[in-house]
Amino acid sequence: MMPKPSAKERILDAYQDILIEHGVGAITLEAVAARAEVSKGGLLYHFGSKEALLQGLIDRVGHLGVTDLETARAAPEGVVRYYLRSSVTDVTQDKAMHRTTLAAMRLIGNEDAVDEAMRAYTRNWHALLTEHVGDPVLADFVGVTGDGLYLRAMLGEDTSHLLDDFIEILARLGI
Amino acid sequence: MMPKPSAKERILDAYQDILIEHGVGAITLEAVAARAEVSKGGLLYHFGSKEALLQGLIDRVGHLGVTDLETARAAPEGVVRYYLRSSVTDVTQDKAMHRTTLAAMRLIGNEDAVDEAMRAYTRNWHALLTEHVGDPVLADFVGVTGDGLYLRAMLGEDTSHLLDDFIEILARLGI
DNA sequence: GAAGGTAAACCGTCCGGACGGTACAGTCAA
DNA sequence: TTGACTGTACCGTCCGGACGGTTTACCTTC
Repeated sequence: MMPKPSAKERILDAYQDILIEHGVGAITLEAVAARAEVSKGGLLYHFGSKEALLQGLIDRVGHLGVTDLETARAAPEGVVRYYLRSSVTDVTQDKAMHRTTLAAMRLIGNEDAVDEAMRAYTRNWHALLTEHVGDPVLADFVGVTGDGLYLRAMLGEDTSHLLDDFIEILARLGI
Repeated sequence: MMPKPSAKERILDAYQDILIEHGVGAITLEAVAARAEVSKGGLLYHFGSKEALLQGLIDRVGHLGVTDLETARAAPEGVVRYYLRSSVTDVTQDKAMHRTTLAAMRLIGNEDAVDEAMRAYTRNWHALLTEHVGDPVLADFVGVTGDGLYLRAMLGEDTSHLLDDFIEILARLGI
């Protein structure tokens, strides 16, 4: 049994869930509070404003992003495969970073801070991918492929069936 | 000199512009009307509700999408190159379809109708790409690459410098 | 170990402002 | 005269945020 996460985590989870399932338009303090099973007052105790809630998500992107890169670096399957695998959505996809990224993407264009956080995320991946494929242009290519898979995920598609084929195609390029 | 477009077109343009520059949160009837240099009453004369405005954008995605595919089919540079070129954003990018797509992407996850319109768009491209590269999996690969470029564009990046390199990489795959 | 204190965690209500939409009277070019 | 608007005034609803409680957990001090 997973212990019930702290209220603060639950609130952030709820924020993400609503973003992914219903989009920015559905984000209200009350909706988030209800989903997190906390009162509106309780929510505002942890996050003093809607803006603070957003900042909470950005921070989470930052923290999870760092640990995700560390995991990737040590992944036995290899950095590229790890990258693509974490970019696809399948029916049972509930990896923390994947959901957080998906949620953050729903906010692209609404808040400059989110855009910047996502750009930082892609920059970090680009650096790591460059290390592992040798060439910065190829690294961009792989990076963009992963981004494309994320965009498909945003559209609600299950992209897991493409994973192995894509890896095989990249192998043909010597990656 | 470009003649001033009709009010209805200007309203839709304004809707797109605000979406691209400031995101969904900035979309209000008054903001769109002001940008289109039309009164709020005038806006509601053409689009009876905010929902109708959204539908107007979806219709535009549909119409432009059809003509875009036709143009692609006849493009001397080839379908794949045309596809990738229309996926990148450069400083002077003002192609109608590109801006419309970028605007629509800002609405992904908020309205099912938008998601469906975008999925239809990617499906149509997939069919055309399959015709031209021979293999549906490779077509998916090219399609996803273009989507990735669009995601970068959403983040405000200029992706035009990647175009030639990406085309060269795809050429190595026999595309 | 009971009583008292305190601070963090949380609840429920209320208010003001913003926004979508309505209504309508007037303007003006074709 | 009709269609394409402008401008203003207005209504109802929703939402962010403030605020004043209340409960719980954990000390102290007698």
